Amino acid sequence: MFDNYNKVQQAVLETTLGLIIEKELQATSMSLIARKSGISTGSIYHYFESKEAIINELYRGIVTFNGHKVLDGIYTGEPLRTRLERAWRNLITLSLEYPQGFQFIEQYSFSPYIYDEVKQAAYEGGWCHPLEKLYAEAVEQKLFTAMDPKFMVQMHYGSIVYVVKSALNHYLDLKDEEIEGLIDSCWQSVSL
Amino acid sequence: MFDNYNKVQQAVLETTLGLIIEKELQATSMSLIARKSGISTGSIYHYFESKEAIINELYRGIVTFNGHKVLDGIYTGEPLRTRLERAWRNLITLSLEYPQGFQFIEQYSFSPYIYDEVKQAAYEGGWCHPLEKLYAEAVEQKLFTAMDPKFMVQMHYGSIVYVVKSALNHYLDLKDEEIEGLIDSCWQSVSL
DNA sequence: CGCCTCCAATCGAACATTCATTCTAATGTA
DNA sequence: TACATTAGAATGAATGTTCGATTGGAGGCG
Repeated sequence: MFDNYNKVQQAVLETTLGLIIEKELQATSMSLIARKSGISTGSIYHYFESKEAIINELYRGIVTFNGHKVLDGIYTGEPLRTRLERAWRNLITLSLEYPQGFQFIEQYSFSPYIYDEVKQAAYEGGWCHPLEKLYAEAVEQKLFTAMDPKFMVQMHYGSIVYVVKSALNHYLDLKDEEIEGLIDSCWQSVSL
Repeated sequence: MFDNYNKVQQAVLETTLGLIIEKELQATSMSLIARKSGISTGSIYHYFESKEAIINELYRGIVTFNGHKVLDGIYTGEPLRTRLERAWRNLITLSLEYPQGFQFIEQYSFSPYIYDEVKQAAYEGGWCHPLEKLYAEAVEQKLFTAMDPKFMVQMHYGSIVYVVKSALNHYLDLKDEEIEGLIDSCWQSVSL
């Protein structure tokens, strides 16, 4: 998941992610990160400026990773509907496959702990903006109602997030059949 | 918002809520809560067992409050559609009117800091379960597709949450027109 | 009323612990 | 030799919580 980083950084980022999901940011101390990752605090501080820097780097790394996964295969010559549904499916698959990254972004995308500049960069480099463009195309092609694409993306993203969350908490079952139903609902909700 | 509590408890809960939204749980220390609420740490510990207890009580209080607000006026003799749309509208209005409570539940409903028993009680005493029953009725009346009501509630809740979040972050405008569009989309997404 | 008693409520200094971070010494490596 | 990397003890600030002293006011009694 953190391919652009060296071994030490990878170990630290992965360990931190696991600890934060398991025990909260509050209970995730540097000494715990050090112990669990097998890297001494001295080394950690050699590669990261501070604890805040680790968390923000974690955020940046996950967003980049997710962006690539979601946008994979949506710039083909296929019909818009195929490509849009692929993006949604990518998002669902990704969230189920990397639940920790998904949960982390969920919990901290609105947290003051993440610098605004990092959030900004995440938005610009993530999948949100490209997807909005696809939605705008769909509106132009009279596939969708004349709604703000940003609005529609947030609506559909929210639907997916909550269904996936419920599935991760074992509150809902999310098998192929349900995934199809979810994607159909998204399409139907704004289709003309 | 915390009517069932005494003055001291109210001051502590309200101050804590404000601090957590503003600065994160991490940065919200007991001494800060004491200073900002004007209650000494001694008194706080006279009314609350621990910091964890405060946060969990906060959670419980907000969920109860929200439950009443959302379910207000949905047990009338009116058609199902009217009542369902009212519930959604209630939720949107509530979230915009009490953004701190909304954000708090959003951020911490999946956090390990909240005891499972409290989450459980929140679910049973909140608006989720009653709403699922309305959805089941709508399925029976052939208004909605034959989908798991739990599934649909989560889908629609997610849509609303993300649109409201975006509005609170000034990423989207959410005026009457948009609220109508959002509710229509929810309806359309699962209607037969 | 005036005085006293009593206990809940309030306070904030004190406490042990834990935290993020620094520092110096040791180690690997080229 | 020289320099980047690693280690983990040391540091001081900050944390959640406790505790003994103080206050306030309700109620009993002369």
